[in-house]
Parts: sequence; C-alpha cells; structure tokens
Amino acid sequence: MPTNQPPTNTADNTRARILLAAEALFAEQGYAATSVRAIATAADVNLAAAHYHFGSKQGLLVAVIHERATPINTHRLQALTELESQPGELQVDAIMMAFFAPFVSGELSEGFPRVMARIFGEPDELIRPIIETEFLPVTRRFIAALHVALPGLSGDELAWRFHFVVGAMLHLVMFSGPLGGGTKASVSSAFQHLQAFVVAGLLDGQQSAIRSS
Amino acid sequence: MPTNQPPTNTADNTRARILLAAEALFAEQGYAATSVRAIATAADVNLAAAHYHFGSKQGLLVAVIHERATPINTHRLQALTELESQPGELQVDAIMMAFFAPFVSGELSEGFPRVMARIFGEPDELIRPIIETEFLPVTRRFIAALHVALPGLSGDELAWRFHFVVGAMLHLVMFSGPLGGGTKASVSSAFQHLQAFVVAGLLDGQQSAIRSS
DNA sequence: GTCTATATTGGGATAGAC
DNA sequence: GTCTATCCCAATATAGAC
Repeated sequence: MPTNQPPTNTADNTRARILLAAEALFAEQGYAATSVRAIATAADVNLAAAHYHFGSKQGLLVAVIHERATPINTHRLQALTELESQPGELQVDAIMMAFFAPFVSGELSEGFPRVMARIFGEPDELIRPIIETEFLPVTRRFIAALHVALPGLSGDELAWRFHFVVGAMLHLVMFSGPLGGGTKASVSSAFQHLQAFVVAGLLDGQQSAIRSS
Repeated sequence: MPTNQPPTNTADNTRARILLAAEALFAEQGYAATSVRAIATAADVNLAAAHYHFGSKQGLLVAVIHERATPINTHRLQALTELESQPGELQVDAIMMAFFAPFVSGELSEGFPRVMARIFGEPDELIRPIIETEFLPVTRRFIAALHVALPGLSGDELAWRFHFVVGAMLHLVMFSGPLGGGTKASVSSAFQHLQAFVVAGLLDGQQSAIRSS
C-alpha cells in the first residue's frame, strides 16, 4: 500500500521539476547567465535529462515561457471578452486590470514575471519569436480594445502607449525584488500605483467624458 | 609631414576603439551573449589589449557605461538646475524633458540607450553597483525636483512613478530597433509620445492647477 | 526515460616576448 | 602598450549503457 511519501525523483515529474528550477534561475540571473547544469542541479535531475526533455537550452526557455504564458493568455482573453460583452462603454482601467491581473495572479515577483522582465536583454533573434508567438496575438486584442475605449488616439499613438505600459510593468517587476533599494512596497500595492499611472497616461489627450457608466 | 591618413591602429586610440565596439555589441546582443573576443575582433584589436585596458569583461562594461553616463549626468543636472533657478513653478514636463533629452541626444537608438535597456536582464550583482554608482544620485535629484512640482504625491508614490517612467523609456528604446515590428516611427517622435504619456501619468491625482506659469 | 562518460567548442584571463 | 601562445575552466550537447 503506497503511503503518501514526498514526490520521488524517479517519477515523471522530472520534466515539471526542471521547468520550475529553470524558471527560478532564469528569474534570478537571466537566461544567458544561467547554465543548464545549474538548472539540472537545482532540480535534482541529471544534466542529460534536461536535454532529453527540452532538446536545448533555448527549448527550455521556450517551454518555461509557454507553460506560463498559456494560462495568462487565457485569463487575459476571458477577462477582456467579458468586459466587451458588458453593456456600457469600455473602460480603460478595466482593460488594464484585465491585462495586469493574470500576470501576477497568485505568485510573488520571484518567478515568471521576472523571467519576462529579464528576457528583453537577450539578443533579438532569441526573444522575437517568443514574443511574437506567445504574446503578440493577445497584445493585439488589447490594443484593439483600447482603440475602442480611446477613439481619439491613432493606431501609432496607441501602439507606443501600449509599449510604455508594458515597459513600466516589467520595470516594476525588476524593482520589486532585491534591486528595489528603498521601495519595499508590496507587489500588489505597487501594481495599484502602476494601474493609476498607465491609465492616466493612456487617457492623455482624450476628452474627459470617461466615468460615464 | 604627416598627411591626414585614416586613424592608424597602432595609436593610443585602441582604448577608444574597444569602447566603441563594446558599446555596439552590448547594444546588439546584450552583455552575457557578447564575448570579449568578438569585441576585440570588431575593434580590430588584439584580445589581450582588451584585458590590458579594462582588466575584465565586467570592467569593460563598467567603462562603457561610465563613459556615456558621465556626460549624460552632467547635461541632466545642468538642465535641471537651470529649471530650478528660473522663476515660476517647476513644470513636470520640463523636468521630464531635462531627463529624456540627454539620454538620446545626437545618437540614434543603436548604442548606449540600448545597452541600458538590455542591462537589466543581467544578474543583480552585476548591475546594481553600476546603477547605484552611475545613475542613482542624479535620479534622486530628479525625484526631489518632481516632489516639488508634485506636492500632492508621497515619496513612495513618486518613487514608483519614476520607475515607471524609466521602464517606459527603456522599453521604447528596445522597440525602436529591429524588434519594433510595425512601429517604425522615428526615435524623436517616439520620445514625444513618451513625454506626453509619462507626464500625464505623473500628474495623475494632482489638482489641475498646472499650466499656471 | 534515466544515467555515466565524453566529445567539442568557446570563453575569460594571463604569461612572457617584443 | 601590443602581440603570440596558451592555460584553464565552463558550457552545450550527445553517445551509448542500463
């Protein structure tokens, strides 16, 4: 009769353990500064196992991001679709909430968000396919929604502002960790500050007919 | 009589050439993905020369950043001091202009700005001393100036908002290059968008008594 | 699917001649 | 200050036994 022993290593959770260790180390050190050896060691897994399951270091990164991006995309789209189906005008702050919330849901800042914040330091050839595959489609949906909520802005203007939103979000993540000297606010409160900041930035230049619901 | 021949390699411009090549490659690929060998080759310099002049790869990075940060800091402080010495209220958008303009002065987005945008992907131990030494003092001055211009905001709130400003700025730089699919606006026009966005974000929650000069 | 052992390459850094 | 040559280590990746 199998007692509930702690998960043994010889199980097929090997793949999952590698993913968790990789996420943690990529978040701490970035991609290039992390070795597959260090990941295997942290996961208590043999080096060859990592290559067996993911093929290459790059494949491991793609898997880590895909694993997290998929549910985030689902939640973002769910929230956005629900907003769009509601009567009344689309609110910018509701759209942004739908964008931010799934990104930090449940987790602290020591994980996937930091992986994303660091990944942009890598060479373009590495990150471009990841960004385009995992995030661009949903990003376009959000920009389209903002286009409805902010009819006064051109597509160019809106695209830039959305970049600013993402940049502010990722930079916040970086400074929520050991790098944030002096700003020790909790992550959720920091995201409230972010929310107010970007909503104001997005609304700039619009007629103040907002808050009419 | 020395004719004006193209700068020869055996001159003491070796150090300068290494710095230029390092800046270009760090901007393209990031720090970790760039080898000192590649830098030496690009600079048409011997590998040992790089280590002679800068000691280590990290020393080379520090030198690259210091070389550019120093004049930027000077210009930023000059502009800010001039603003503070003028009669009338401190304007948020003038402060931000003083912060942004020296960062992109003269240069396109293929250089130091991209180095800065990528550097945050590196491990904290590498970048923290650089940030604190080269940028934190001037950053504090700007936050203090914003504190005068935005008396309604707490110090915490202001610190966060400044992080957002920096994050938006650095992300803009990344997407002004090959990564910016579809958003091919010129860098200066992009910075005008950035300026409007962050000023609105900074002003959020203030009484609209601005524009009173 | 997991391990040992290893192939192979590339990179940081230095010694020592010039 | 510059060069050649090299040390030494770390890294990705794979072959092949189990």
